[in-house]
Amino acid sequence: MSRERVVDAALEFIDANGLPGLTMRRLGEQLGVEAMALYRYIPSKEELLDAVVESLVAQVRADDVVLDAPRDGWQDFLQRLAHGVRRTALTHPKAFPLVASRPPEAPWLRPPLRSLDWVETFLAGLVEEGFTDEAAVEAYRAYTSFLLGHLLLEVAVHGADLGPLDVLDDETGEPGASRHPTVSRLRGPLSEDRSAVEFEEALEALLDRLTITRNEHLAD
Amino acid sequence: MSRERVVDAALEFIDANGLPGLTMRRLGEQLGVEAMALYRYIPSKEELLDAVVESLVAQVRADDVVLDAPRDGWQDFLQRLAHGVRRTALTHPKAFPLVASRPPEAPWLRPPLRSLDWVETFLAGLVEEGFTDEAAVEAYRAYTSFLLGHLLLEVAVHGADLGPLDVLDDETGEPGASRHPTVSRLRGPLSEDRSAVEFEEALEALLDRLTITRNEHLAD
DNA sequence: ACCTGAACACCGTTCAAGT
DNA sequence: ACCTGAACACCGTTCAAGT
Repeated sequence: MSRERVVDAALEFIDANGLPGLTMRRLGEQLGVEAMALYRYIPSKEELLDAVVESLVAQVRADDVVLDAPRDGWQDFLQRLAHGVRRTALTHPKAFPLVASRPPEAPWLRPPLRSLDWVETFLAGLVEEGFTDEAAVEAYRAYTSFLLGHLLLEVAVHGADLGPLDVLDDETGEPGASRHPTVSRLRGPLSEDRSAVEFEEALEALLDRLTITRNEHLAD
Repeated sequence: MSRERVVDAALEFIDANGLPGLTMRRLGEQLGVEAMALYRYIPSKEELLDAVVESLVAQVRADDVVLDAPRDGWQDFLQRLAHGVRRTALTHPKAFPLVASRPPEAPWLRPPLRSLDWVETFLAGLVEEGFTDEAAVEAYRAYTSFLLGHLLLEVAVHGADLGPLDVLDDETGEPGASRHPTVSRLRGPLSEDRSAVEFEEALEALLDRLTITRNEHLAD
């Protein structure tokens, strides 16, 4: 038994049973131990959830595609990072929303992301690639809100935080053509999952925007 | 006592004490009644939270600036809608994340937002303004992920879901210049709150993108 | 050193009983 | 018709006691 084993088990448990299902007592059971034993390794459930988020961040860094620093330019760097985060989000759809909902490590940071390591990698990479300080900060903000928005929605599609086996009520899902005629008529296209393509397109559009602001800042 | 009074009290309670603090027993207390009495008006806590989300959506619609249908073109329509949602999000920063975390009303919808009424208003408005079905659906996706990403981060800045009075630990907030030199150096610009300007800029950029895809779809 | 049993203060929710 | 008391099955967490 170890802290790492507890955190890993927690992530597995969330993947399998959803966030609301996670309980110290049930987690203990899965590890063949009483709940009270877990407190040897983590001080509280809150800190356990923080540790799960850390473990997700570490997983992004361990991704082959992600680089610690730019190699083929900042656009390539940000592309790899975005795809790395996306891959982790899709691997752990039920745990990923934690990244957005845990209280931040550095409250003065706008926006206050959890992982300072991640922010450091991001900013240092861009500055290294010739971004001014202001352009790097602006890029950080645009990039994080883009990633968060896309991935939270995409992850919700993959059955995010419905509980364990919430029977999906197909009746309620039926539009009721009278109240929502347009939704009803567009049901075909609306139920298509185009998230991969849209992610690419939006990322491309964002990088274009960043190129412009980068050059504006350099010109000053 | 009435369902409406219970839902309103729940929203007030979340605004004041944070989402984790909301308890049937404490909510009852605030209403001068035992927790069990609430079950006359709502079937469960889960449905109470759904009702809170509905109430937030209703608040957006009641906003003076928001229109039920386009009047001065679709760009004006989407601008008003975005600002209406933002205003509600900033008025209820601790409750707003519920909008993104409740299980969806229509699971087949990609992405599966909670309020079908909202989706209907959005799509019907754009189609009325000459969007093809496909362009309207694409716009729906780009627009929702933009709004969600921006507002969740902005709302997190305004002290979203820290519990009631989590003493903010300024020490932990200190960068520790050694581990995060860039974050530390950029602390000034990073702690400035520029969310309002950035919201405008990103919204503008999105509307430009939508104009392009709209015209592409019309040309087909 | 590591785990457990019992206990405490809380949850959401049900239901018979009170007014 | 509306609320309450008591109860049930759960929580997170502490701590003395066991091995």
